[in-house]
Amino acid sequence: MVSERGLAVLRAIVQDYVATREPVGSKTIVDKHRFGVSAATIRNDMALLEDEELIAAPHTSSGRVPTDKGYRVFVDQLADVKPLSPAQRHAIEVFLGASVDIDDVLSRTVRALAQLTHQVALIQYPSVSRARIQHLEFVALAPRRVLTVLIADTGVVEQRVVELGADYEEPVLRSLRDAANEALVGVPMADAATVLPTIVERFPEPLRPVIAELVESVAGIIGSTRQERLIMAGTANLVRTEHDFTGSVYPIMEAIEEQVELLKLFGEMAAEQHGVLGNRDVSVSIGRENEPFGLAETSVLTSGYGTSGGTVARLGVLGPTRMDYSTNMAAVRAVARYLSRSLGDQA
Amino acid sequence: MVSERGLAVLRAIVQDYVATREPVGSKTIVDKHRFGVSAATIRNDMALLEDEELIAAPHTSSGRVPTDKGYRVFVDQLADVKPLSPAQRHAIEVFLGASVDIDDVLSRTVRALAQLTHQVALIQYPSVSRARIQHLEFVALAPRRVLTVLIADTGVVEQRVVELGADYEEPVLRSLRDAANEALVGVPMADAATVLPTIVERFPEPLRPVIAELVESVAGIIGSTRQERLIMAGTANLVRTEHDFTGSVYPIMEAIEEQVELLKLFGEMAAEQHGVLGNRDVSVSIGRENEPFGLAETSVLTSGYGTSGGTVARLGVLGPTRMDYSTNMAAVRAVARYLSRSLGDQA
DNA sequence: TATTGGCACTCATAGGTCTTGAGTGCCAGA
DNA sequence: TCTGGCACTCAAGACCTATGAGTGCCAATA
Repeated sequence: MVSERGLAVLRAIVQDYVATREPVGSKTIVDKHRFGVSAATIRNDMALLEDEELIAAPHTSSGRVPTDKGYRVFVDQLADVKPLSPAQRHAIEVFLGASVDIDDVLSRTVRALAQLTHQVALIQYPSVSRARIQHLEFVALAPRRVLTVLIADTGVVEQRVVELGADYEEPVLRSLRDAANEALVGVPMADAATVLPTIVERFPEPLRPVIAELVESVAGIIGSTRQERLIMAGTANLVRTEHDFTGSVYPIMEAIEEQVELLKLFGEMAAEQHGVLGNRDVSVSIGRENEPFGLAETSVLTSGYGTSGGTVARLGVLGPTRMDYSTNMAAVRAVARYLSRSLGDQA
Repeated sequence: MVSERGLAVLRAIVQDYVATREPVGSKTIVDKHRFGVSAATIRNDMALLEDEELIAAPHTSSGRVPTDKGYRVFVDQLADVKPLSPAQRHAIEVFLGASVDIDDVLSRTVRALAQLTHQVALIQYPSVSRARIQHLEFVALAPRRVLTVLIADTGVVEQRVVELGADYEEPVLRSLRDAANEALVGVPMADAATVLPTIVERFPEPLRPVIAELVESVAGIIGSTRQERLIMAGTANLVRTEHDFTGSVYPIMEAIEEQVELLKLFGEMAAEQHGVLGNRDVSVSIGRENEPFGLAETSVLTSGYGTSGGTVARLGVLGPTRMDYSTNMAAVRAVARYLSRSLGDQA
């Protein structure tokens, strides 16, 4: 069993190692942290920590380094989440500034988060499929070409150009818009599929093929998996912290660019935290825990954030396992709150 | 003066060095390329090339490496732009597939280009400010909140949410839409500023404050510098080619992420090529030429591409100076043509 | 005049050996 | 339970040497 002081030693090792990237020896600990005991005593504690696999020695006679398990214990039990400094809060406000639309808000936010943490920052785009419909618009572009625009109550705007099989008259578009809005405004995207067919039936037979094509485009927008995506910033930071990875960062960068695995991980983190504090707490996935996603040796910190539609998505940072968890968790939490607020979240 | 054979030697050095990353010696050249002369003769040629600063020796007794100037001569005079293989053409077609809107087309294209070249691929978003207005839409979101949507004839859709100072009635939005479209459809964005004020005047005095705010939002969208942006893919490739840079790739990645300098470079490359072949030729900026943009040691290959609106933007790749120019130039050219075609370019 | 074989010279790289010192594990004594 | 002492380990750095790819130059040759 690890004693109280043992845990304090673990905390010291994590902090020192994160700060210096040097394996931490017993003497260093005695010097820097005012334990009232000698180096030999610390060594005994370290031997216990090593038995518990919370720390490890890169080679026989060197200092110790936290293991993934050690970081886990640190994050769960020992990390004091420091509140942001006034300067940092100020920096967020400056970054966010006056934003014109949701894309603007998100891209400013993601850059702010990257700046604050010096890591890769990630924001999951608020999924259309979990929101409600706020408005539909059909815009005549050319004969047989119509632009379908769908606005979600999260503020997200999606559009798609439809090539029709037959010509249409402008008034038809207008009545379709009115009918569609009447039927669909306020309806959750998930339920739209059942409502959509009824719209076609409101129109006289000769118009139905064209109407059906347009309605189909709405379904296409809603069903499109493309909505599940991340915006990111600060990928250069991965290169900066290259030395913290045993191999090349190339596969990691590739995985991040691909997004697929990251989205899965985000999904898992959301599920695991389902209901807890309205998903607004910061959750952490460390090192080998991310191996299934091709992200071994990295840690991912995420928090849920809310939109005015009441939907929840996640944002977070990704970096080497050797990162400053205290500071980064605080940053993720703060940014999630700022973002929720500026999107009009009610939670 | 460099002889005919001298240039052939330069070509051989570039090709070998790009392929192997090893400085190229006279013996290697004699072995791999069937010059009908001895190594000593090649050495004489190499001495001349060195006098002209087309090649350099990393240290006294090692093979030679092309200088930036050497690459320049290679690109301008010696590179044979290989046509793409059928397999590569096929790969492009598969990648592009069926696309729903312009964002989709661009993101597929940029990924295809990154795949083909194994470099960082860049596409300049077709700037709204150089296009014509195709349609305007004002969508009632809530009391005092309106979404302004602007569709350019390039297919680009931009939107912005406006918070109004006063309430509005829905019919006003409709008549504004009609008036605005009547006045603005087909007008180049650049000329819109002169037309916009006349719209306000068409409305009776009491409505003008609200109308002015909405018209202002249109001006805001058109004037927004945010339109000037790049989408990119394959940034991981920079990490893969890390060894080709003397320092860290970190500052380069940062510069790329920042986009600002890259956009300037794109602008310069467009200007320099103005009018030539309708801007559709591939132009190359090598090594130190990119230093002002924080991109020393990289080369950037770009080509113009056209949209249905007749506007031209650029796309290209960025990679280490030591890259396969022949293949990459071919890829950039081919992809620019594919993209122009699928955007309905008339050129 | 252009080309060639020969030869001395250079120097980065890799391998080998040695030294240094931070850090450990263990033990006997307080 | 803690501490001082001590032998032991081993990565990292300093230093040396051998190797060999590649050069520059020159006199001979076509």
